[in-house]
Parts: sequence; C-alpha cells; structure tokens
Amino acid sequence: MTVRTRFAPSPTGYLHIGGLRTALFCWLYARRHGGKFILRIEDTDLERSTQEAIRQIIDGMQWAGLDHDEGPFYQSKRFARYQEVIDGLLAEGNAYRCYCSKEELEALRAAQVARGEKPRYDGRWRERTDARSGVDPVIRFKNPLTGAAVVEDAVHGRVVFQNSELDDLIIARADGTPTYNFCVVVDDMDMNITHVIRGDDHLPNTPRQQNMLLALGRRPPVYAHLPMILGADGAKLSKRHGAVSVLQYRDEGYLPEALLNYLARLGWSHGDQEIFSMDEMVRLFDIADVNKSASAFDAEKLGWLNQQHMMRAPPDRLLEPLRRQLAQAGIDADDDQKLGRIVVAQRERAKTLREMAQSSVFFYRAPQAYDDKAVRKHVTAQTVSLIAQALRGFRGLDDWSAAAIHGLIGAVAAAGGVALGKLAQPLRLAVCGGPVSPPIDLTLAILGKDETLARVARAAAAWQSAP
RNA sequence: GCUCCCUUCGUCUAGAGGCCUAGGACACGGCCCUCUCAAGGCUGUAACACGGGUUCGAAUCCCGUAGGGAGCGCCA
Repeated sequence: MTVRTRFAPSPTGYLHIGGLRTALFCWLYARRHGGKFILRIEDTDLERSTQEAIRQIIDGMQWAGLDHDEGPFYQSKRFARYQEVIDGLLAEGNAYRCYCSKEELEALRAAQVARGEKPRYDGRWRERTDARSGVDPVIRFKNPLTGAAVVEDAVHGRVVFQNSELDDLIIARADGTPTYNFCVVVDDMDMNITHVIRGDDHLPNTPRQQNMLLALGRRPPVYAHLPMILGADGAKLSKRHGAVSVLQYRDEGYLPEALLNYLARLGWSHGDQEIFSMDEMVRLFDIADVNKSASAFDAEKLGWLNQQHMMRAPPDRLLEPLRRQLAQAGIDADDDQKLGRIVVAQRERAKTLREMAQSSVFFYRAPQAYDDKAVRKHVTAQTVSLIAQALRGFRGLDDWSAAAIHGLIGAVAAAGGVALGKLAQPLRLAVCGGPVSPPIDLTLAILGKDETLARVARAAAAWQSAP
C-alpha cells in the first residue's frame, strides 16, 4: 500500500510555523516512503476563509519547497459529496436530525457546567423520528453509547477514549453545510489517506472521527499527533512572538532549508545530528523518532542554523535572495561575480541574508560618514601618514588580488614599525565607514582598485588634521 | 469542572533497566586563533518535577502527587 499523507490547513490566516512543521513532517514521510503528499484546503467555514489566506498558504509551501502531488483540493467544492455521505448515514440510521434550538443547547450546556459536568449534547433527539416545525434541524452523528474508541497513535501509543464521554456531534449545520470533523473524515476516506499526521491539539477529535469512519465501513488510517510548538516564553505561539507567517521568515532572510531543518529538530531528532540537508531529512525521517512533548521556539538557534546552511550552500544558491535583500536597500546588485565574492566573504558573519545585505551595503555605496568612536580610536597623525604610503603603494599595484594587497599592507605597516592592525583598521574605516568588515585585503580586493583608491584618498583628506 | 496528552541543563534534544561520574547542540563564561567582526578549535557553568513501589540494579517499568498543555462550538 503506498503511503498517502495530507496537509489540510484552514485558510483563516497565514501559514505559520506550527502549520509548516506539520506540513514538513507529512511531506517528509511521504517522500521517505515514495508516497504521495496531498494538499487540501479546509474552507468549510465560508465566513472566515479568504482568498488571500489561500494564496499565502500556497506561496509559503512553494517557498519552503514542500511540493504536493495532488491538490489543492477545496472542501468548499465538495459539498455535494458530503451531502451524499450524510444521506447514506441518515438512511442507515447512523445519523439523525436534531431540532434543538441554539438557545436550548446553550441552556443545556449552562446547566451541565453548573453541575460541574463536561458540557455535551445529551442525545435527546437521538431516537425521535418526529419533526419540529419552525426549526431547521442539524444532523448529528450517532456515536456508539458504550465501549471505547481506541486510537493507536504512532507517536503517543494507544490512547483510549470511552464512548460514554463522547456526544453526538453535529455533522451538518441547520443551513445544510457540513462541519469540519465530518468533512475531514469523508476527505481522508475519499483521498485514501493512509497516515494522518497533524498537531496533537487534534488528538481529542480523533475518537469521533474514527467512529465515523468505522460507521462508514472504513478502516482508520494511522494517526500521528505531533507535539505543539510554543513561543520562546513557553506560552502558546501567537502574534506576540514576532514573525509568524512563514513568508516573513523569507522576507527576513532565512533560507527555507534552514527553517525546515530547525522545525524538523523541534520534536524530531536523529541521534546528535543538528544540521540536515533536505535529502538527509527525507532519508532519515521516521515518525518513530518523533517525541511527545511540546517544544519552545528558539530564534537564536534558528539564526545559528541559518548561518550554518548559508556557509554550506553553494554561493550561487544565495545570489538571488541576497540580491532581493540588497534591492530593499535600493541597491541594484547585478554583477553576479561580485555578489558571489561578497557571499563568500560575508556568510560566516551573518545570521540572515538581511544581515548580510545590511553589512554589505558599503560594497556598493561609499560611506557617507565615518564612525566617530572608531575614528577617535584608530585615526592619528601617524595613521594618516601610513595611509598616504599605502595609497602610493596601491596606485602602483597591478595585481589587485587579496594576496598582493595583503603583502603591500603588511610591508607598509612593517616599514612604519607598527602591527598590521594599525593600518588595517583605518583602511577599513576609510572604505566602509565602520570598524567591521571581512578581512581588509579581501574587502579591498572585492571593492576594486579604483573604488579603493577613491575612498582611501577621500578619507585621508578628511583626516588630515588628526592629532 | 470533565476527558485526554505531556514532564532530562535557560532552550532543542540523546537516552528502549546496568555502556550515565547523564551525552550533543543553541545561548552564556574562559582560553586559543586573529587586522576588526565573525567563523573555527579547546574548555567551563547547567538537567532526569516530586513521592512511593518493582528490581541485585531505574532517567528508563508501575502507581500516585504536582506542574504545564489541549479539547469539551451549528470554529477549524
């Protein structure tokens, strides 16, 4: 039997970290077993579902590279099918019409809560066949009254729910539209889903869904309920925890493979390994290695992983996303060769592509000012003269390679009787305006001879009156 | 309130009864490297929620307790 998994978000908001992690595990499992990954949009709540959310979910999945083999299917387009199944259930006596008004149900709930009981429908219309005029009935599933629903969960193990704890849930509203718990069952059945992998907030729904599947004469799929992802403070992930839409991570300069690697390690592990390529994850992923406890989202570790992935990726991989980041700063980085050198020079000193872009602006734009504190610390009359000598040397340097530049700077510093840093820092300040950059020789090499000469000359003039 | 789930360093985790003096990673501190910042190397601080069992032996199995979470909608 081929494995078939599905990711089934409801388009009532953006695709967030938790959803992406669920999608990742579904995708990994399908890919690992040569199965199919299906995307299904659960938009039965016509009020709250939006086209914008659907677009964002699909964009997010695409950016992450979690490609689906079938779909996207829309529940809103399958109402006829749901109706058909409801009619069948009704005909077989596995569902019934309930004429309770919302007010009546609210009163029932209030009384139960007052008595300290779990609020639930008491089945008052379960055996009635009459109708009540003036009220549009809802359809309820006739849940077994006795026995237990045993869920064999792939991550939690056997979980037993007593049927007496379950009530007859509504599968169709008074207006005839089907509800979530029912649609999921019909869809998973029709789409031949073999493994339902989802957040463990759904675990309490599972016995009802399984009972419906059984009533429909189907064998339940394998269920795997993943632990939740919490915010850094251990509280439920919410808007307060910063970036929430996965597209925001793209915009902030994270590599999808790094985000996915981070997310995979939340709740899953393979020995002591921390860094995984997509291929490795596909090859190594197994539901058996998923743990049961919720985990807190740690932005620091994500940043570290992103850097590790940036350092390992072929430099070409970073060209486009870095170019987009630079464009944000108004820079048109159209020279691939130069950009590639910048990537190699900067990747080990940035957590994100955005950071990399920000610290690389000077490669395209001469500094408008020099960092005051750094000038006071590094610029003296002596450095001005050293710079003048370096400048003369640069002019006569035909080989503008990092090695040649390094040799020249080293010689000038040695002749002046100072350590390399005494010259490197002022030069760095001259070309980038601040005290931080990649190694000075590499920096000047990438910048180019003409630009270096212009910037250094300008700085030398500005610092003429240094003490 | 009821049902269900969860519980190893601050965080992510390894750990399937002896290999645990509890390992790795992020973060944090120190040292090294070094033209800055990083990256890298070495190193340090830091955890089995608690209480009972079972066993020659328990982080690992069982039972309680505590804490956390989810669900209990004509939402998904």
